[in-house]
Amino acid sequence: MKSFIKVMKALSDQNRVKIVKMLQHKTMCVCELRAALEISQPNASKHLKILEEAGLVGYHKDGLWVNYYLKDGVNSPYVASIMGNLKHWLEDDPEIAKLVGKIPFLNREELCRQ
Amino acid sequence: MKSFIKVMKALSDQNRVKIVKMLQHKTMCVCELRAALEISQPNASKHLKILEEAGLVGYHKDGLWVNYYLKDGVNSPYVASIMGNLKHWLEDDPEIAKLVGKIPFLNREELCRQ
DNA sequence: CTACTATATTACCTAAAAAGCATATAAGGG
DNA sequence: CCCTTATATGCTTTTTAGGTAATATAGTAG
Repeated sequence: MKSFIKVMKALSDQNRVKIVKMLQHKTMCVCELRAALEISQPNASKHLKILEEAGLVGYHKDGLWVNYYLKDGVNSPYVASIMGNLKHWLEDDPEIAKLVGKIPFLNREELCRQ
Repeated sequence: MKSFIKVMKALSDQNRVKIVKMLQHKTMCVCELRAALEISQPNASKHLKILEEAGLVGYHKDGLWVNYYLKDGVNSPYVASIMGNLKHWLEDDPEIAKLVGKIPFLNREELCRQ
């Protein structure tokens, strides 16, 4: 039951749901995510950690950047199912749509001079 | 997004998940649920209200008793999908199995003399 | 009406989660 | 080595959630 509740908790926060919805479009680094969400860098890092511990996201390091991506949930039926559903869920949400619209204009090199 | 998060929050608590799993077997009143979970009556009422507001359960009054049942989620894709999955999820969880095993022995008339 | 009982609500306390700020770590370039 | 930069971690404050006890409500019986 613990792992199920971890997934539910991870998705009980607006910013974390937004992160998931953005990562559906593109692998993104912390500074891109924090810029899009307009939250602080430590705050973004913490949310990503919670998502990671729930098995929803993973990351690859690329020099100084840490690129986060969505996991498919091969090792968790909860993750697999919810992530599958989340591909179409919330597509019409205005806040999500606005964020997703921003993605093409996020420029990592520009954004990350904090 | 709010209704999605409400569903996730409702399922982010052990006792509420247990209530859902018990209601899969039988419509139950508050005193049966609180006895099975070994929690206080107001606590059980509160959890049921959160589940109800998320659209996961409904109730019918029967005299003094209030019988709670699971909703199928016809008005919410999130509820419909998660409730469908929860029919098989957590079936092997030891805590859930123990609770479900108790259900046949819960006697409303006996239990409710608080 | 009164008395009783199952449930709901309220107020309060504690514990957990979220956010902010400062600092540490890790990776790269000089 | 030092300096810079992207990210992570710690610590503190604020907010939110869970629990309990007392009380209120609603339904039933007499």
